[in-house]
Amino acid sequence: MSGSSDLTARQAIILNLLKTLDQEVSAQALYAELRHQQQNLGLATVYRALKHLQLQGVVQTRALPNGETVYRPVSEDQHYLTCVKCGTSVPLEHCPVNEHTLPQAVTPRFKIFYHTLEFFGLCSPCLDQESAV
Amino acid sequence: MSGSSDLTARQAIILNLLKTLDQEVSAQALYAELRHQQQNLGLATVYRALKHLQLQGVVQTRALPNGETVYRPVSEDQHYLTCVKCGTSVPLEHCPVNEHTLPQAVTPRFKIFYHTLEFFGLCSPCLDQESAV
DNA sequence: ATTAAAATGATAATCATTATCTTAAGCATT
DNA sequence: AATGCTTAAGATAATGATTATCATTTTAAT
Repeated sequence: MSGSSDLTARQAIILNLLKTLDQEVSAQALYAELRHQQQNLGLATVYRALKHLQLQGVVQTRALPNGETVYRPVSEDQHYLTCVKCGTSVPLEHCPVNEHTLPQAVTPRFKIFYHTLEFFGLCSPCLDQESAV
Repeated sequence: MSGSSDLTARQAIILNLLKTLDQEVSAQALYAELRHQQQNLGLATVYRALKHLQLQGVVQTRALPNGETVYRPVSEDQHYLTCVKCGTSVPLEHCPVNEHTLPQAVTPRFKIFYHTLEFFGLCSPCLDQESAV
């Protein structure tokens, strides 16, 4: 029940689109998808809406190794294994963080919206490449 | 042990500099610091060395909300609270992730070098700003 | 309606990171 | 210590995501 109140029409469009997609997407991809749907929002508007939705606590982000930022609705924990070589991310089945032992106690004056937990290393194909040298 | 073997002279310089600093730094900042020390490495070399050190598993990175990536030696868990409004990061005292319950079991074919755990939300000053509207 | 404030579009500017291409080391083998 | 070969390093241009700017439109309140 976080405040997704007072969204503008475009902000609502973007939030809804994010909710229908069931994967994290970049701002550029959202922009392209909207355009593809004949809803021609400006690129700047997409970025601004995403920023605003973040401040409301309804959208969360993750930075990919390639410099892109991807967005998705704040929801159940979803975390990743990311390869430092090829940049591929694969989702984890379960969040290994024990929710109960986490936030409030540690953080008196900080309102937590979400957390990211990510493991970095070498994925299977990249491991093979390494040893095959 | 993780292989920091066969580093070139410049790669070693950069790794050592990272070790002496006791905070995460951006590639640009490293470049500036080296130049300040009369060690004029090329900017591309800094980036290449950091990439190489990542592949060795001796350096880890974290992406800041402003698009910068910061680097530090792989070491004890150090995690952050990051404000989605102003981008400020403050380190956590302890890592709330239980090491033992984590990696190996979940990840048969993935060599984990390190993990990042980050909480996003509003920091104290930004919370005040919000309510002061 | 009228006006003030906020949102939007279009596009230029920013800036970290990569790619490219040339030169310089490193290193084994004669 | 010369020869060739592979990798590293330097300099700089190119890329590309994100932000800033500014003019225009929408929204909401009076």
